[in-house]
Amino acid sequence: MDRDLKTRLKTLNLKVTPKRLAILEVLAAEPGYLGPEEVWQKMKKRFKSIGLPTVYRNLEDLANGGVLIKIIHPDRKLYYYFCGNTGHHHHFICVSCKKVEDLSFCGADEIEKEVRDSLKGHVVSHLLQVYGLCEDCSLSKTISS
Amino acid sequence: MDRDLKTRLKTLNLKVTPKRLAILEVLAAEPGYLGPEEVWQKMKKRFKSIGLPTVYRNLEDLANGGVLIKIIHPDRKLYYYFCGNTGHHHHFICVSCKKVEDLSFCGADEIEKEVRDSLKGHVVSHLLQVYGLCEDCSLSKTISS
DNA sequence: ATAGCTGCAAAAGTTTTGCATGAAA
DNA sequence: TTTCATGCAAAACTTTTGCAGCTAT
Repeated sequence: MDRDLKTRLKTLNLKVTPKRLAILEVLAAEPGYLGPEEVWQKMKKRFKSIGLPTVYRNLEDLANGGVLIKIIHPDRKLYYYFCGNTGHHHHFICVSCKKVEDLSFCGADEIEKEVRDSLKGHVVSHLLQVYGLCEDCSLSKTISS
Repeated sequence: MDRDLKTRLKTLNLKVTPKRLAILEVLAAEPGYLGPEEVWQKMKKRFKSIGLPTVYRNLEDLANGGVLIKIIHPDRKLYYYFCGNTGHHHHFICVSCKKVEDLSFCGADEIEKEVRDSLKGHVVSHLLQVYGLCEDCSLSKTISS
């Protein structure tokens, strides 16, 4: 697995530094998404000295390389999560536990059709994010309320 | 129409001040969305003195009252648009001229079905934003490239 | 050797808060 | 008159940048 991560970094022409690899490992091991601050906290447990800007820069580079996906949360902060080899898809984000799950629904075809037919424009990209309660959080909400 | 806006403010237990009303009027007259800074610029043409915090506070209050809808743009800034009597819908945003157009496509039903059936969770809200080139910008891009 | 990383400190930019004054109900 | 709104200045926060020194290749 380390092997794979290193390979992915090399493919992107990013040097394999211990910190960069560690940032990637942390996110690869995370079921949901993390913000720069959270990643930094985890890094500080492993490296005696690591700067927050390093975390920001790496997250950005990794997201640009497609290894991570960057999402815009309604709190206006940045969050990133590890992107396996999955292609374009969208996410369900649990507003309670922050877990992220993949959705197969996309809607690209219908969107493209509407933009083409009624607006006479064309689509460059689209963003779909679904917020809700995951199974576990649905259950606990039901019990406690 | 002023009548309606005033009524909406009263319903929300918000006092009808000239500035609050003007902020609402500006957004009601806007086809797309505006950020606090843009709203402030427009306000400064109508009031000799108005503070940016006033704009922020009003936009927030109006959004909490459901008169405006607040969106988080990928640039991480806040934007608001007037929520007339149009129901839930999404937007096409021209990446070149920033024009916003309404989309009829939504996908809520399919999303809800997928979240219910495969994730066993439930949807609270969803965000769909489509970026592309509008008709006018498509044409000029075609000519110049 | 050289291109690319990192740390530190400082900057940038948006959004929020405190508080005294003024306006609406 | 009592509650809410506003202006101003300053704070709070997240994210970005500059630059000198260090590391991977």
